[in-house]
Parts: sequence; structure tokens; C-alpha cells
Amino acid sequence: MGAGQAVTMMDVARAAGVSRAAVSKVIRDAYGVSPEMRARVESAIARLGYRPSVAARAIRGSSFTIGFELHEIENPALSRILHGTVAEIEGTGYQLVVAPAMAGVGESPQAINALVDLRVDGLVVVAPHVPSGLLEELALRVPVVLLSRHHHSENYDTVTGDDAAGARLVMRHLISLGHDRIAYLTRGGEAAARECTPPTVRLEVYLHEMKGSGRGRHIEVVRADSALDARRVTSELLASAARPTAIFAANDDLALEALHVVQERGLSASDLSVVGYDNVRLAGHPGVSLTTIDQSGDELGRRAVRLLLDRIGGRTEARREMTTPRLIVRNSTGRPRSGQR
Amino acid sequence: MGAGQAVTMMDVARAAGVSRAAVSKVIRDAYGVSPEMRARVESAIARLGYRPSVAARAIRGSSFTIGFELHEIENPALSRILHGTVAEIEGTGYQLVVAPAMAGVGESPQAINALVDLRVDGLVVVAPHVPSGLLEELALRVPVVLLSRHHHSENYDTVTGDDAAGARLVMRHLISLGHDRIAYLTRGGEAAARECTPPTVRLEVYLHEMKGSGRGRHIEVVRADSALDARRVTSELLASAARPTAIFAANDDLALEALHVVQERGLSASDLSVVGYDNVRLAGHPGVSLTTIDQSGDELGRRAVRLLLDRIGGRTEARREMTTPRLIVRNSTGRPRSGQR
DNA sequence: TTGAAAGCGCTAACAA
DNA sequence: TTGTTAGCGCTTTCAA
Repeated sequence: MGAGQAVTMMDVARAAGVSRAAVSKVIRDAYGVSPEMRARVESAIARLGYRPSVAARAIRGSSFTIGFELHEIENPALSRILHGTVAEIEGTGYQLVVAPAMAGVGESPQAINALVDLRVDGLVVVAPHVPSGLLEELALRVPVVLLSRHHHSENYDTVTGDDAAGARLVMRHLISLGHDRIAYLTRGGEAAARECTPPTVRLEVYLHEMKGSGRGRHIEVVRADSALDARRVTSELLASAARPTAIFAANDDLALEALHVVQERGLSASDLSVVGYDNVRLAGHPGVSLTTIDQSGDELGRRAVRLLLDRIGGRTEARREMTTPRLIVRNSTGRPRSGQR
Repeated sequence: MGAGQAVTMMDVARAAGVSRAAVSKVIRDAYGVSPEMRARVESAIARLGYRPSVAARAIRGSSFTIGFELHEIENPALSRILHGTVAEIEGTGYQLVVAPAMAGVGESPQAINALVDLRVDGLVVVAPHVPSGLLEELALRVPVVLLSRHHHSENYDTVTGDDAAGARLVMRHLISLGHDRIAYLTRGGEAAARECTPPTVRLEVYLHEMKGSGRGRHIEVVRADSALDARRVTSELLASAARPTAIFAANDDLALEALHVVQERGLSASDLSVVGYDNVRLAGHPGVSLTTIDQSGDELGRRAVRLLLDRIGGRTEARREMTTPRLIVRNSTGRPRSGQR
């Protein structure tokens, strides 16, 4: 307090007339403290406004800190997951710390390392493209739960949405409306291809459902690197000979850009239906009204925390969990104009 | 590595055949290391994959860590500030750690304390309602920069948007369009009243401009506690006898809810014009098209970092900075129907 | 039940 | 330029 001097465990011990070890035991709720001693120590702690140094604790024992790797700061789907994480961690005695990184490949490892350097007691990883090797090695040192990748490992836990089921909901919705020429819009690059990321799983279901329903020749997969690029690609799609009547976007961000083009040109869902994925908050705004899948982002975060605390508590066998997706039908989808099929 | 055993400075020293102090000097870029020794040490560091423990460093010297207090995880205006912060910190050798808290009064201090417990070297505070006393005391221990409050202190720096100028832009825009009955929509509670928060400053300008332009009798200030509440309040406004023709919302989140009602009822900007504040990404979507003020949230974050690093570097006199707001006119505002004035 | 004492991984005086 | 050494605030055996 006051002049920038932090009050230390030693100060508390002196004020309470006990040893530092006693104070340590009290703050850790450890075995072997008499009620009187506990009372004396706790009153001294309160009186002096003592706060244990996380740094000093981390060096020997636990930091009572859970790390969250955040690679896309302005992605509302991730914000929602983070929200659930914070909510679930509330009151557990652990503190969440988030390490943000600039978007871009190769940045997530940096954020993850930053958290490891802090000696967090557990780690929530949301980045889809962290090298598996890094993850495995990481999981040997600290409990890890991976969101947003359908990967199983002996060493860490996994919780994801059921992307296959969700994508099937989307496809069947569009098909039931009468759409034949359905395009799939996803992020650029093919780095993700082998990694069982959600966009990849959704893509596979798209392909499977298109073929399985006799629409194989209408398959069209387009990729965009940025918001601007997504709009450009959508425009091209609208100008193409085999102009699609519907777009299944890998996520709401992309879907919103596609919808941007539709609305900008005064088109309607009959001209081009758009479906997204994640149910970000603005999808429900009447000016947007985007049909999408809700996979309970906050529930993903909550489960991640539960799994992590479980592991910190001693579990060793790996677990794998999924949330159930729900289709939210809004105005961005509708029947194609007749004859348009 | 491997079996969960971290490689320590001692390991590096042994591998390089030098003392721990030498390793310490190398990683801190401290004075007095020969090129050969530096090379030997650096190669050993690379070979062993050594990473210094932030915890151990923090206990003696610096943690090379900047803390960011985030009280509203899903607030896109704050995400934008955070984005700027991360961008500016990139490459400085410091790492940003974010402590999120559940929304709600009294939660920001918890996040701030968590960061102090981590022994961060500097602290970015964005919460508008942190008690001034806490802030002053905090600033004695660690460099602090406060965003989003027009408060000056000897002990910490401040960077904000120029809310008075921004609010004036809004009011003059609405007045020039011909609006007389302009309401001000802001967050619930009056706790903020004395704290010079942005919504309060904007409110004062609203009042001043209304009175100054002879519209004093049309002053109407309404408050909402939640998104749902904002819609309810807007509906009430539309049903009231002195129904306003325009709403100036304290931020885009509130403005979007007001717009929600307008669009839901099939009304237009001539029936009820809406202006927000912050220029969140979705304000530019054609389905929303919200007139708003851009105060360069990322620039706020960037400046905060610069001020903080400055202070860490030794500056002691307090500084105060502002960004310049720009009015972005979109479709949510227009002239009121004639006779409606 | 309590406390003394030996570290944890690192930094920073200071000596060599 | 280098290494020795004494801590930093805390945890954790191990005796008392």
C-alpha cells in the first residue's frame, strides 16, 4: 500500500504473531490449522490488505490461474466462448488470464507460450491451426483443453460443437426450401485441409450432402481471405453462369459479408439465400436476420473449464465432448424463385 | 521438455559453460557481455528451447508484461481498443495479458487486482467506474493509463476520445436535418453521474445543445439496463405523446437496439432517426447502416501502450491525450417528415 | 498444531 | 567481462 511497497506474507505473519508457514497454510486452506490461528491470520490479512503474489506462488506451487489463448480479438464467436469460460471459472478460486495475439498464422503459438511462461495451471486453446506436435508437448507439461478442432489425443481433452450434425441441418434446410445450386463459402488457404477444423468438417458434410442428394454437379466451393474478399467472391458468384441460389458460409462473419452484397444490391433471399454458423449476436438483428446454427459458444467455454479443473484435480484419461447444434431460421433464407432451380 | 520438466536458467548455464548471471544478462540485453559469450548462451538457449519463467522474473525484477482490464467481454468497442493495444505492443518485448471479469459493478476491481497479483509492469484500465481511490493507490505501485474517463490525476495518464466534440457533431447533424424532439438514450443507473464518463459528457453536451438551440422543452433522457430494456424504452418513446423524431444513443450497442425497434416496426429514419457512438464493425452493414461517431478505438489502445512504455521508461509527470471524433453519416438518420417537427 | 529451514528460478549488487 | 552471492515471496518437507 501507500508508497508502492506491497505487503508480504512476512508482514502478515508478524502482525498475527505466527510463522510464514502458518499464513501459507491458511491462504491455501491446507490441513493442520487451529481455528484460533486461522482467525488471527485472516484478520491480519484483512487488516493489512494482503494479497499473495501470484508470481511467487507460481514459482513453487500453483498459480491458480487458467490461460486462454485468443488469436482473433474481434471475433464475436470467440468472445462468446470466452464469456462462458469466465462465467464458469467465477468462484472457483482460479483466475482467467487471456493472452491475445495478432491474427495471422504463427501467432497463436506465441500467445500459448506467453501463458506457459506465466506458469498457468491449465490452458484453453481455441486456435484451430496450432501444430499438433506443439499441442502434444504442451499437454505433457500442463492440462490442456482444445476447442474448435475435432482431434483426439491421449494427452488433452477436446470440446467442440457437433459440426457434422450442424452442417447437415443447414444443408437439409436449404434443400427442403428447394435449392439446388448451393455454394460453400469458407476462409482462404488450404492449410486447414488435414486438420479436422470445423470449417473443414462442415465442408465435408456439404460435399457429402450435395453428392448424396444428386446435386454433385452443382458443387461450388469458394474461399475468401478477408471481409473485403468475401464480398468480392460473392459478387463473382452472382455474376457467374451457374449462379447459385444459396450460400452456406462456414461462419457468421463470412455470411454477413455475403449478405452485405445481397442487401447492397437490393436482392432478397429468393435471389440468394445465405446461411451462417455460430449465431453471433448481430445475426438476430432485424436488419440482418441471418439464418444460422447456434452451437452454444458459452457452453463450449463452460465445459472447457470443467474439464480443465477435473484434470487439475487429477483425472488423466482423455475426454471428448460435443455440444448439440440448433438451426435458427431467419429471413436470410427462403425458397428460390421458381424456374431458378 | 518432454516429461514436463521445464528447462531452467541453470541448465542453459551448464550447457553453455557459463554462470547463471551471464545467461540472465544475455536474456535481458544487459550491459557487459562479450559477443562470444552471447553467442554461446544464445545457442544453448535455442538448443534447449529455454524460456524464462515470467513468474520468477516478476518476483525480483520486471515481468515484461502489460495488463489489460476487460470488464465487458462481448463489447465490440472494447475489442477494438484491445486490438489496438495488442498491435502497438507487438515487437516491444512486452506481452499483453488480459484479465476479463463478469460484467457488473464491482467486477473490474477484481480483474485489476488479478493483474496486480501477477505483478504486471503496467496496467491499461478501460472500466469507467473504478473507484478513483483505488486508481490513485494503484498508480503508486504500477504505471497506469486510464481509458474512457475524463479524469486527471497526478499519478496516472489518461487517453480518451473527445466526447464533447463528438457529441456536438451528433447534435448538430440532427439539428441540421430538422429534428427538434431529440431524446438521449443511455445506460441505467446514475452511479456514473459524477464520474466524467463518456456517456455523461455526451449527455451534458446533449443538454447544452438542446438548450442552446431553443429546444430545452424537448429534452428527454431515457435509461436502459439491458438490451431488452433498451428496446422497451424505445417502444415507450414511440408511444409517448411528445414522440421524439430522433434518438441520440450513448453508444452503438444501445443504438442498435433502438434501430431494432424501428426496423421491426417497418419504420424509417424519417419516423425515428438514430445515432450511435463508437462505429462498431456492424454499424457499417447495409442492413443496419447506423450513423455514428468513430473515435478510433484502436488508436486509443495504441496511445495507451505508448504512454505506459514511456512511464516504465521513467517519465513521471502525468499526461492526457484525446483522439478526434469523426461523424459517419449513414441511413439511420434522415430528415423528419414535414409537419412532424 | 506449529515453526524452522531449504529451496523454486530468477535478478542485481558486488567482487574478482 | 565474468562469476559469486544474497535475496525476492512463497511452498513444503520435517522436527519440535
